[in-house]
Amino acid sequence: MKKNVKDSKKLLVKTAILDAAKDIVRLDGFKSLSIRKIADQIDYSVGSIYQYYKNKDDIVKELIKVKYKEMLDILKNQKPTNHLVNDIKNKFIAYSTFALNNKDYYKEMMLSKDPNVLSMTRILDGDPTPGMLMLVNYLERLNKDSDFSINNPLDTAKFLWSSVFGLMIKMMIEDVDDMNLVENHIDLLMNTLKGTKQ
Amino acid sequence: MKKNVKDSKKLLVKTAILDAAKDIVRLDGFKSLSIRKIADQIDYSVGSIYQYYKNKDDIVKELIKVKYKEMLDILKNQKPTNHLVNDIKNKFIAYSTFALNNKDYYKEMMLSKDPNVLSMTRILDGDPTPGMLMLVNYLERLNKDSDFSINNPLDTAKFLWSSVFGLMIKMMIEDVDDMNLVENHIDLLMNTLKGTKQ
Amino acid sequence: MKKNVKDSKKLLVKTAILDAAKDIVRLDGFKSLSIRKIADQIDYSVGSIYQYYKNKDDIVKELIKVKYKEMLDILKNQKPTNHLVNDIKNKFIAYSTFALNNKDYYKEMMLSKDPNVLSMTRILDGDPTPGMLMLVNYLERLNKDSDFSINNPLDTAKFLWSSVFGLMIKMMIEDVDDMNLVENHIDLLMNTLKGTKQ
Amino acid sequence: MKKNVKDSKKLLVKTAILDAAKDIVRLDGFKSLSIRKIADQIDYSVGSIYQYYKNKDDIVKELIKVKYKEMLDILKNQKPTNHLVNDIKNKFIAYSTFALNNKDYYKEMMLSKDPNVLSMTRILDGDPTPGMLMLVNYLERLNKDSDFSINNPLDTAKFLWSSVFGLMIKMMIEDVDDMNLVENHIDLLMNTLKGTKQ
DNA sequence: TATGAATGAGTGTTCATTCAT
DNA sequence: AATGAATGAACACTCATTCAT
Repeated sequence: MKKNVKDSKKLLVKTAILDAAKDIVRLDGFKSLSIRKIADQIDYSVGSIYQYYKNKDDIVKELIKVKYKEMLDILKNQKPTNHLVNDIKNKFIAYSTFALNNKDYYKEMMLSKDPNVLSMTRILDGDPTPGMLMLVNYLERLNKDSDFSINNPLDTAKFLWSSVFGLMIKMMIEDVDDMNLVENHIDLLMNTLKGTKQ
Repeated sequence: MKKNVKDSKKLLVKTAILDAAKDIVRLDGFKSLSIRKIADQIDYSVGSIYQYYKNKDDIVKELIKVKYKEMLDILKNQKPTNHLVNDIKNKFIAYSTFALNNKDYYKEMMLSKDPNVLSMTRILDGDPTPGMLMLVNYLERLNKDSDFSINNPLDTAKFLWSSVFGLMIKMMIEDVDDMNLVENHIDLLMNTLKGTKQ
Repeated sequence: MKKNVKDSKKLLVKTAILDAAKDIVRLDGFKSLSIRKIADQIDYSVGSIYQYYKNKDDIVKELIKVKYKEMLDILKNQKPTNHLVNDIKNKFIAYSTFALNNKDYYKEMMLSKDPNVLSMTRILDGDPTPGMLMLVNYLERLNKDSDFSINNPLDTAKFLWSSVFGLMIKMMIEDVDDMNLVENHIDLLMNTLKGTKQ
Repeated sequence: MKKNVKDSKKLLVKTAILDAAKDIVRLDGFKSLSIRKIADQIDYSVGSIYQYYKNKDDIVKELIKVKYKEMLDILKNQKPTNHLVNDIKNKFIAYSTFALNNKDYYKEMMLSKDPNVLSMTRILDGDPTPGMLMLVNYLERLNKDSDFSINNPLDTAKFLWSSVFGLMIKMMIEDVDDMNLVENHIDLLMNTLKGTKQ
């Protein structure tokens, strides 16, 4: 079908735009991303970019979406051990590692107030996002299977995520890369869970 | 004295500039703050602003400094009870309340990578700031006086601050204002301290 | 071809920009040249100028380059007689005439410390420029064919060029236009060459 | 007399202003000289400067005048030998050395089109300046006392000065400091004088 | 579909000069 | 005599977006 050909061509260009944008962000950060630079990079005109994306913001959002999916995949594909607490720790470690390897994106993503972005990154408000659900699920299983007792898994998940998020951002702001900080933080968090039992 | 008159007039204008800046920030956020807008607001010429502040950055930093001092004062003036844990909780509650009442400033301040700002807001790196020291001091007293046992007060302080910071930012990003979230978060954090004892 | 049409339109605008710049320079000198003035003159927006030239410096350099080429052409196309000394004199006269007809440019060009400009206008330092080589070549031929004897043609060329350059600048500064001065200067210079023979 | 006291105080401040200006020029060049910087340096207000000098230009001119006098003194105080040609050479060497030690001033002075400045630095036009007269005088004596024959001492002086001037400026523009260039240039010039004899 | 010229509104900053006090 | 606040006119440069072709 002709339509498919067209569609796939369109997809090709959109991908090229996104790739160029990624490059620019990787090299110079989000603040330096501009439509002109993207156009230059893929040898297209400025105007053409607007044929594929409504505006700059759309590109940024798409960029974030892609990164977010990468992150989610990493969390999902974490191999489970037969020790739930370790599994949770591992997830947080993997999450933190990814965040620290993608500082610009992480900051842009997690600090964005755009509704579309928030629909992915929300922690405290609205329906739980996939990332939240994953953790809630773990906490519920923890409740059943072990000597932990978590009164409100959703609230606890909010607590855990926002706490780890805080560490990530602070590490980025202060240009600190020490994974020991991460491990210590997560260990202390895990203690919290124990403590909630009666 | 003439000098005093002049000085106080100068202070007046500096305050007017700062107030205008505050207004703009309140209405449109830090990103929209510009020298021109400040000048327009107080019916001054652009050049005049530079008679009072070296450059835009100076204004921004002053804005932040003032807010930071306000915050520190609130923390300091918190009346102690005879219950250390409650005192710590109260400090965190006061801190959070202030943060949520000054969202733009809090974000700008805590997310700034400017060395001058970081010298006030640092948590993880370098010499402990006054805010950090205050908490460390509490944790050390907690260690002695009660049935808590905190192996490394400085590390624990880092953990606590970055965790609360994370909640604050997340609440701001998601436009959530529920103080229950804050209380719950802090309660869970306090559990951590207990748990570290053996 | 469409492309040619576009290209020629682009060239047209670039030329218009350059022409406007030339006008401004002619009327008020290089110091008063500004992007705004250029834009106003051709009824374009400031931003548009930047579509054609990367920055102000690029425009200035282009202006200079063009003039420099004109000058070089004049030197090259000077018809040789069968008298070498006269040929050299003629070149210097032609050079001086051009300089005096393009005072602003000559000054801007010859007094610029910009590396790009210096690569054209250098006399004393680095690899000899085309203008220098031309003169050196003449001096070498003079050495062979006549009763002149020039020990070091390159050094002599430096001497001659910088001397004529000095006269040009002085004439411009003092608003003097008398070609007799030029002729006298060049005549005296030519005596130097004779004198170097033993 | 009261008046004298006042006058001498006024002179004191004027000198202080000039000294500050000199400092700034020495450190950052003429382009960076500003009224504000001068005022700051002598702990005066901006407005006060205008009580002593009509405007910035006046200060610049005064600065140049002072330097010019220094230069003239150096030329005057050059000890004569019993060899006129050597004396002239020595003067040019001294002049060049001074110029190269005061590049900023030399350029500013010699490239200024201000009538007041030109009254000191003129070479080609109008009544001969002291510097010109000095050289003319030498050339006339050379004419009498030796085997040189200079048809028109004034024209020859113009030729010599403008030629040396050209070398100076070129050396400054190209950041060349080699005194051999200067000596060679002057030697070649001296040959000119010989050659003018018949 | 693709172009890219053009815009318009903006940014921070500088500086000589004036003038009321 | 001295102040210094205030001005006004500049300056180069950026960038997302639009739209006629």
